[in-house]
Amino acid sequence: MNEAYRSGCPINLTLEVLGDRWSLIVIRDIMFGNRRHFRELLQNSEEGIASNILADRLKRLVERGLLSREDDPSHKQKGIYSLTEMSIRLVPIFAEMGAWGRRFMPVSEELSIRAQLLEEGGRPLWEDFMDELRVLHLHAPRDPAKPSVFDRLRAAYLEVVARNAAAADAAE
Amino acid sequence: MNEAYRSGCPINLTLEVLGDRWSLIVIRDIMFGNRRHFRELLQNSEEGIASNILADRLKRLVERGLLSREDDPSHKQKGIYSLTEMSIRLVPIFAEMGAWGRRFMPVSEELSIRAQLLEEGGRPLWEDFMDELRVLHLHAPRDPAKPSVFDRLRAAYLEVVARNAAAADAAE
DNA sequence: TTCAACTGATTGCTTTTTGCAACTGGTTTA
DNA sequence: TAAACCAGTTGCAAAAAGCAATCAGTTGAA
Repeated sequence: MNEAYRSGCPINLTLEVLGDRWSLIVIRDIMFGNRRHFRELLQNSEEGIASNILADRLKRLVERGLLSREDDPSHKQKGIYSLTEMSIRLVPIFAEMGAWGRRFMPVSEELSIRAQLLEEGGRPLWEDFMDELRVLHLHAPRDPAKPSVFDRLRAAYLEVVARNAAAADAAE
Repeated sequence: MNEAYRSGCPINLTLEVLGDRWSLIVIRDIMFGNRRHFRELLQNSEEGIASNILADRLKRLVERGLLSREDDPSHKQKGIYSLTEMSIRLVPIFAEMGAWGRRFMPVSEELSIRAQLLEEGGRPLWEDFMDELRVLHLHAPRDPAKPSVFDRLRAAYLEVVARNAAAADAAE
């Protein structure tokens, strides 16, 4: 019953839900990596999240409405985690955080190419991306005319990875 | 050699610096409340920060370049904390967090009026506000023609406070 | 039918961080 | 000269994070 928040300030309340070192990482991997199962999130984790922390965060994010969980019909134990409207609307925050990190922190090229595209694309691109996430996660109808932002982000990322791998080979 | 960071992802790096429950609260109070001294930050804290946590965060934020500290010439013990370019550029993140919090969390009217103005003003207003913070915190030259965004945010906040106080009086 | 690999977690343990209240040593003001 | 003010610090308990090993049910191939 102690759903007592520290204050009614919108920034504080956002921080009370997302202000820890892992919640946004989990949402980021679901959003940009399209990782939907526990194992995918655990084993592909760039930052090496521990299984108990992941389990705790998934549970908490579902409780708070930032994720939903449904059973995977192909495997009785598998759950599929999806974004909700609440977490899809975090796209602008991710974009601004990515832009800030790119400007001030020692980012790697591979892991920041998507942030760069989001920054350059601006709000119109964010809106397209959010529409696409609604299709992917909320079973919203897809507009077949629109090219996929998700695929563009993915392609740009893979291109950088391939280019760097080729450069590394050539240098050997 | 300390492999300091978990990954080179810009979102992760931003989170490693700001991803806790107090860092952004401290910066918010300096930015929007213009609180520049330890006691001001401690005693006016809406969320009730503890003195040891405040001391630790101020120290850490100065070390990481998000705040600067100088001595107050009027009092030998007083320090003046100022924003840096790095923290001034958090304005878009604060604006987006405020917008998200207003949409999805149980915010109070008083504490969200400023977030509302920032959201409605959009990026042009954010740029004006950042210019103003540079004048206030980085000793940048002031453009006397520009009306102060800081004052507008402050006035809107005080107006809501006054209106609600009057309504409370009338109800007695 | 059996068994190895895979599924989403859980357990036990240690380290780190947070939260709280009291306290410190120095400074300014009345 | 005493009270109020200043920026913190200290000691301790509780909570959270981090790590490695483990769990029991499910699946698919031999």
